[in-house]
Amino acid sequence: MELIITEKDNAARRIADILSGGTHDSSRENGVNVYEWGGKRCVGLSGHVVGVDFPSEYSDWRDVEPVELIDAEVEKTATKENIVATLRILARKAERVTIATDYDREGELIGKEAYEIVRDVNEDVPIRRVRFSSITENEVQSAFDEPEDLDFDLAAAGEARQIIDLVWGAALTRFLSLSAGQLGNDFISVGRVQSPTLKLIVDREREIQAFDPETYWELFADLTKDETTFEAQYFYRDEDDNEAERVWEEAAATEVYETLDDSDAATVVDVNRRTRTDTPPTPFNTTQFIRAAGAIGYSAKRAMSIAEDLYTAGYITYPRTDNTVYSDDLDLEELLDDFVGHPTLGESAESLLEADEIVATEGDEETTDHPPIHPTGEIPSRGGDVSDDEWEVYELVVRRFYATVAEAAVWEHLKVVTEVDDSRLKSNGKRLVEAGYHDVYPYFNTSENYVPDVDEGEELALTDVELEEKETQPPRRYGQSRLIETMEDQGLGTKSTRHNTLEKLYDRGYIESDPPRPTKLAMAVVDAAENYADRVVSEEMTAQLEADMDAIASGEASLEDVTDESREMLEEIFASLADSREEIGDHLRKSLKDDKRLGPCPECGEDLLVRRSRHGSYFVGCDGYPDCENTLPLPSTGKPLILDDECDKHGLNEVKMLAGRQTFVHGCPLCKAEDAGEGPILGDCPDCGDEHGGELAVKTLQSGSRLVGCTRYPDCEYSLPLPRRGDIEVTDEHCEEHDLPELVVHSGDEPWELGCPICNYQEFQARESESGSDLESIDGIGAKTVEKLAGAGIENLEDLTEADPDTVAEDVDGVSADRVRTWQAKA
DNA sequence: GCAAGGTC
Repeated sequence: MELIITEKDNAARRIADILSGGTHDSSRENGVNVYEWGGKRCVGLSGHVVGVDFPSEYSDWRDVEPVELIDAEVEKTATKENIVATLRILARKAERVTIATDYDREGELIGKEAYEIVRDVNEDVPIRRVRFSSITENEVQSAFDEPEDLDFDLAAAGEARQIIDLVWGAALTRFLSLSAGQLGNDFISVGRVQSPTLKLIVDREREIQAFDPETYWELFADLTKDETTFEAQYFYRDEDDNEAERVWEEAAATEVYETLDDSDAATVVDVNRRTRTDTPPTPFNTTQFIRAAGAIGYSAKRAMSIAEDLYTAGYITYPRTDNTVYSDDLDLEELLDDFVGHPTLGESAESLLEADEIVATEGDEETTDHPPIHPTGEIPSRGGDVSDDEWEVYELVVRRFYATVAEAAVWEHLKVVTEVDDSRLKSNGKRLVEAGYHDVYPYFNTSENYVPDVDEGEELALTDVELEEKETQPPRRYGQSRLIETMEDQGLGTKSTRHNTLEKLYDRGYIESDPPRPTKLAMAVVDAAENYADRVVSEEMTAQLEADMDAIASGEASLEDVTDESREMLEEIFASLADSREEIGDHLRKSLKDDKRLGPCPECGEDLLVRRSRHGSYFVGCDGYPDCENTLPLPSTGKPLILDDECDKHGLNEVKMLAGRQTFVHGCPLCKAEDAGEGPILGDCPDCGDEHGGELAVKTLQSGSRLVGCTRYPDCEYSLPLPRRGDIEVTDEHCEEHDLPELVVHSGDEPWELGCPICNYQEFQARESESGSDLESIDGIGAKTVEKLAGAGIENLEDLTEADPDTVAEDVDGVSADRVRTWQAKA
């Protein structure tokens, strides 16, 4: 029996398809798919099935000095036990083993991990390695016709990286966490990839903070020819003889303004016309895909998660790739043919097929890992197989493929320079004369700017001269996709990990919002690293590691050479850290507090801080606790973000509640608390009004939620629900049946007529019992849970499947992220 | 409870 091992199940199935001509059987053992035909079995791993870690005696952070980790042994242990077990069973019976993991460095290491598992149970079986960069009939067949050997040096290069990353990451993470006393879930992490990435964000923030705006002036005017008016901008030649538009002295700007304003005509002194070829974009690698998806509103995380789903379902190729050159095996025409006749994607494909010859663009990176991301030709049905979001991303991938085989576009640029005395104005026109690839790829801006045909010497009417005072702007924060591109440029992370690294920075409390902003903690961590362990926040560490890995792969250095040297460098860092533990810890602790500070406590003058209760909900508490017990409530939906805006009345920072699509600005918690409490009386309580004189009032609870309740609470628990947000207006109209005033909720643009609160509640109950929530169709979700999920903005199955399990777990008491994942799987 | 790299 021959055993073939691939990196993932998907690859195993497709290779089995190709080698068996589609005749293979499949079975499931230990939760692992095994494909079998004519004396062969093929099984897929799930990436790495073993990982590196320290022996268990190092696992207690308080009992081990971080520096001890540097020379600690590093062990390999199974991380996917079921897969390892299955592999052992299959390997015992194998007469030959073929390793067919991905064709890149990490694939070689994963292959070696499989090799060692096989060898452990079968000493003599021949083990060979096949390499192919796309799973096509041609490539796979020829790879299996000419098998090679595993490259142990290349695998060792990967192992060196694993060891260095673990030792540096763990030792420094523990050092910072211990020095600041952050030992629970809120440890302070450091790593070869995350820390330089964080430094990018922090450095930009420092530039923004240090930025000193400068005032300048720009001048504009309207020109008219034959009743067509177009805009012109004043420019001059600076000392380097470059064209400049910004005037830095007000007097100079005013002088030009007066010259222009006094004149009612300008003379054309130069007309420059040129055509520019706008070449189609290159095939998608992961980074460029994330960037394009970002431009249509998808976060890096969401874009990758959708791409993974589309890949697993067979609609697009593997989404984690560095390659920007299609394989020779890809038949472009055949792939276009698959879309002919499709209601929305067909027309473009048909027009592309009319070309005499179909040639694709190529990017700079031609790698062996996987093909560029492109559609497979299997087309999902919108709304059936895929959601609207998934369809939008799928269409992007299809249209990007179209663009790569489309014609270039042609622009015509027309620059007209006019003159008034010595002052010059310019007008830049552009027109798309050949739309080319833009016809099939409508994601780029193709707006035109019309400037009419004019001749040199012609006089044009000059009107509406404007002098605009402006300020230079600080550099812009990195957006997520720009960060991922910069990481790629600097060699930080890989195609598979860059977007995860950003998520990690969010989870660790280092960045907030989008575009990401660093927290005070992040600034302090980068500060500390710059002062004592500069290497770990510099992209140099990765560059050096890459060079060392190349040396190992080529046999010029050994794994021990490289890891020993790295350990020595870390020893030196720890020697310099030893004396500064206190100082670093103080700075980190202070920054952690700064991230939570709202402003002075009105009762004692200490700081009011955002805190988390034992149940996980957020509230505002005083740093003077237990001497000062002042607290303020925060809404129960979302995670609080402290804004820069301060409330005029109390000098406290305003708070925004981050909850995905439900995100809203809560404002100053003290103002909110003052407005809260018992609102207007609406009328008699239907339960106890006659007997005890209870009345109904609008109430706001500590949690921030609101209701109509009885003034005799807790003796009378009668209550009716109210929406969480919006101002509630009590009108003069009364409900005839219940004799209560009609209510109107003002939130967003449209006021919402809620009506009599009793009628409203009855209607709500009627609706609920009629439809029920489709969430209840899932085992394990009852009416109580439906109610709790609704509080987090999850009202139906669609919301649930799209929700981020970790966020839900944070927002909903008593619900873990794993439980949410189980529901999602069922949904 | 550490990292980064695979994959789901």
